[in-house]
Amino acid sequence: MSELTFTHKLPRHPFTDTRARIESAALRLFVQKGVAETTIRDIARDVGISEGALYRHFLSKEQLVWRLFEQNYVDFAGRLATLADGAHATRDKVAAMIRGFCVAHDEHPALFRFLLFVQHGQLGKLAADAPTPVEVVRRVIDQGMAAGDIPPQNPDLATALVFGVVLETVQFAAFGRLPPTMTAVSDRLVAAAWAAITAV
Amino acid sequence: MSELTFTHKLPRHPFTDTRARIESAALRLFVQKGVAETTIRDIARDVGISEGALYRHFLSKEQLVWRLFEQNYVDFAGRLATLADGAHATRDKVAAMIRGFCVAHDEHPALFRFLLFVQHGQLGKLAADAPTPVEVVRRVIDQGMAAGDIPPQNPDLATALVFGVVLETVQFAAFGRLPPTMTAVSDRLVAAAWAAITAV
Amino acid sequence: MSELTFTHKLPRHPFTDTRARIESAALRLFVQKGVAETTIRDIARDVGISEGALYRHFLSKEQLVWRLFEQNYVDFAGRLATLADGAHATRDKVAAMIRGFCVAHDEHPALFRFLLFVQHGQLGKLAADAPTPVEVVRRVIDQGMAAGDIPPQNPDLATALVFGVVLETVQFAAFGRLPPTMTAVSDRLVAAAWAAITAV
Amino acid sequence: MSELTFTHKLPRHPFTDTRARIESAALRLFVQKGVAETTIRDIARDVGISEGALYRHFLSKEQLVWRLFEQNYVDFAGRLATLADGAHATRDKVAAMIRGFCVAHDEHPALFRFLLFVQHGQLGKLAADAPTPVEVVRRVIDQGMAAGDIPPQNPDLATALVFGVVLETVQFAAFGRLPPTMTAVSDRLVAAAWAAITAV
DNA sequence: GATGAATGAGAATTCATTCAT
DNA sequence: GATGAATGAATTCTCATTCAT
Repeated sequence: MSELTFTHKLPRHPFTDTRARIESAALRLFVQKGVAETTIRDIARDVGISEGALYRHFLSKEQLVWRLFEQNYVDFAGRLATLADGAHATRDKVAAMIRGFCVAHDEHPALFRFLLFVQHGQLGKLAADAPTPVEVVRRVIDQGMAAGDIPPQNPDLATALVFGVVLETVQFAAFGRLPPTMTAVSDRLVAAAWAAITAV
Repeated sequence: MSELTFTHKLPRHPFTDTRARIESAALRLFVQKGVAETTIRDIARDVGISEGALYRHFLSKEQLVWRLFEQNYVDFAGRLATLADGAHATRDKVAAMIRGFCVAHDEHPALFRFLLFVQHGQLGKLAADAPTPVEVVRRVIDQGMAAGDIPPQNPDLATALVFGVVLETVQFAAFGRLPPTMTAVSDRLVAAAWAAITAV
Repeated sequence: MSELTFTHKLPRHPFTDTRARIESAALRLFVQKGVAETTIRDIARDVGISEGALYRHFLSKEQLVWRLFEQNYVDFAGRLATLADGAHATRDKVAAMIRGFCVAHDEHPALFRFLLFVQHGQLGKLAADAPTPVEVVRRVIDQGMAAGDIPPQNPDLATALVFGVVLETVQFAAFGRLPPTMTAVSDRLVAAAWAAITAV
Repeated sequence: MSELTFTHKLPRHPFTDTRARIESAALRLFVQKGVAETTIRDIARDVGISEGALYRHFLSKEQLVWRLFEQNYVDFAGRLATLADGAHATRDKVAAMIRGFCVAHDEHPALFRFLLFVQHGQLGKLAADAPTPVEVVRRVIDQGMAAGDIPPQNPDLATALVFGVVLETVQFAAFGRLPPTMTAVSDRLVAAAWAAITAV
C-alpha cells in the first residue's frame, strides 16, 4: 500500500513492487469507471501482468477493494485526529481538519475520491468502533458545543455541514467546475464551514 | 412515469401500469444496490413479470437508466427554476430552492438520491444546454452577486457550498445519522447555506 | 398465395387479403436478409399488423416458410414441364425451359431466388416423388440422350450444367454484376447451356 | 488456421491447436446447418471446450465467421491467379483455374462450400480492391477477348457461365446427385465452360 | 512469482409463440 | 380477425476465478 497511503511509508522495492502497482492501477480505474465496471482484466492490463498473476497478490476482487478502503480510511481518520488534537480552540481544530482534507485530496485525489465517494458504501463493513473521519469531526463538534464555541444544535447535522462544504467542492472540482487543487481554497472552506455550523 | 416524476404526467396506457411499476422498482433497486449491481432479473422479479417482458417497455437496461435520469432531472431543474423565480430577494430565492430540494427529497427519496448521487455521472450525456439544478442555483448566485446581496467570489464555489449543505445532509440521513425527513431541517439548511456563501 | 405464384390466380379481396400481404412481405425479407435473420416482428411490421395477428394466418414461422416453398416449387416444376412438352426437338425443349426460368425470374425475382437459393435446403422435405425443376430438366436430358440429340454422358452432370448456366447468371445479376432482367439474355443462356451439354 | 487454409500457415502457438480446432468445427457446422443456425454452444461442444473458452480465441461469433471467410477467400483468389498466370493460351488459363477450383474443393469441401455459398454474402464487406476469385476469372476472360481467343461478349456474363458450370456441379455433388470428387470431372467441366463462353 | 488457457455461473438480450381482451 | 402484453427458452457474451505448466 505504500505508494497510496497518506502517511508516506517507503516502498521496499520501488521497481518490483507489483502489489503497489496493482493497487495504484485499481484505485485509478475504480475512481474513473466505478468498481463494478472495472474488471480484473482491466487492472491486469494496466499493470502489465496477466490476470492470473493478480491472484498472487489478492485473494479476490472484493478483498482488493476492501483492503484499499479499510487501510486507508482508518489511516486517514487517524491523521485527521492528530490534526485536530494539535489545535486548541474549536475553530482551529475545525480549520486544521478541513485543511487536512484539502491536503489529503491534493496529495492523492483518486484515493481521496475512492474513500469518500466510491466506497462510502463499505462503511457498514467497518468495525463499529473503528475510527472514521466522520467520528473525528463529530467529536470536535461535540467538544466545541460543550465548550460553548458552537451554538447548541444537532451535532450530526453540524458534522454533515462540514463534510458537505468540503466534499461537494471536491465533486465540483472533479467535474471540472472548479480548479483541481483544494488547498488553494482551504481558507474559504474553513470560513464557509464555520459560518454554516455557527449560523443556527 | 407518473408515480415517479415530480410533475405527475399521465401514464400512456390507461389499463396497465407495468411501465410505471418497472420504473419504480428499478429506481428503488438502483439506489439500494447500485445500477451495475442491479440485474434485469432483479427488476423483473420485483415487478412480478418475466425478464423478456421488460424489453417490451424498454429497449435496454441502459435506456431504462437514461430515461429515469434524464426526464426527471430536467423536470426537477424546471421546478427549481420556478421556485427561484417566485421569490425576489436573493436570500429568498436561495431559501426557496433549498426548500425545493427538501420537498423533492421527502416526496421521493429514492428518486432524489438516484438523480443527485447514483447517476450524477450521466450528467455528461445531457445536452450541453439542458437546464440542470446546478445551473439554476448558479444563476441565482450570479444574480445575487450582481445585485450586491452576495459578496463577490467564485460563483461555482458558492454553488458547490449550497449543494454541499443540502446533499451531505441527505447522505447522513440515508446512512441513518440524521432523521429521514429533510423538510424538518430545511430552515436550518437555509441558514447554513446562506451563512456559508456570505462568509467570505 | 395468389399474388406470388407464377400461375396468376386472382386474389379474392385485393385490398384485404392479409395472407397474401404476409407472404409477399415474408418472401421479400427472406430473400433480403435470410430466413433465420427475418423475425416475425419484421414481417408483421412490414405488413402493418401485430405479431399475434400473423398467427391467425400461419401456424408457425416454419410452416410459413414451408408453404412458401412447397406450393411455388411444385407449381414452377409443372410450368417447366408444360413448356418442355410444348416443344419437340430436344434443343427446343431445353430452350423453352431456360426461357421459362428467365421469365419466372423476371416476373418475381424474390420468389425465384427464394425457391432456387434460399430454400434449396428444403428440398429434402419434399415427397420423394414430387415433381421438381431438377427432375423436369433431367428428364429432357435423358430423352435427348436416348434420341441421340445429346452425346452420351452422366445425365446428372448435364443437368447441373444447365442449372449452373441459369442460376449463376441470376446470382451475378442479384449482386449487381449483370443487369436485372434475365429475359434479355435468355438466348445467350440457351446457346451456352446447349454448348456446355453437347461439348463432351 | 493451418488445417483450414489452402496455404498451410503455421499455428501461432505450438502447444495448442484449440484455435484450429474451433475453426475446423465452426466451418463444418456452418456448412452443415448454416451460420445463423449454428450456436456458439454447438461449436464449443464439438470442440470439447466451454463456451466461454471460445472467446479467448475469437472476439465474437461475427469475427469468427469473418476471419474464416476473409483469410481463406483472399488466399484462394491468390492461388487461382497463380494458376492462371502459369498458363499462356487463354483456354489453358481457363482450364487451370477450373482445375484449381476442383482441387480446392476436393482438398476441403466444407471450406470450399463455406467460401462460395454459405458466406457469399460477406462479399460486400471485403475491401473494394481485395482480390477475389471472380475478379481473377474475369481478368482472364477480358484478356482472352482482347486476344481474340474468346468472342466479344459481356465479360461478366462469361464469368458467370464459368462459375455456374463449376459451382452448380459442386451443389449437385453436395446433394448426392453427383459423386463427391470434383477432380474426377474437371476435364468435362473445362470442356463445358469453354464451350459455353465461346458459343456466342 | 508469472502465464495463458479454461471454466462456469450468470448477464443482457432476442424471439417464436400464447392468450386475455 | 386483431391487439399488445407476456412468457420462457435460447443465444451471445462477460468475468471472477482456477490451474497446469
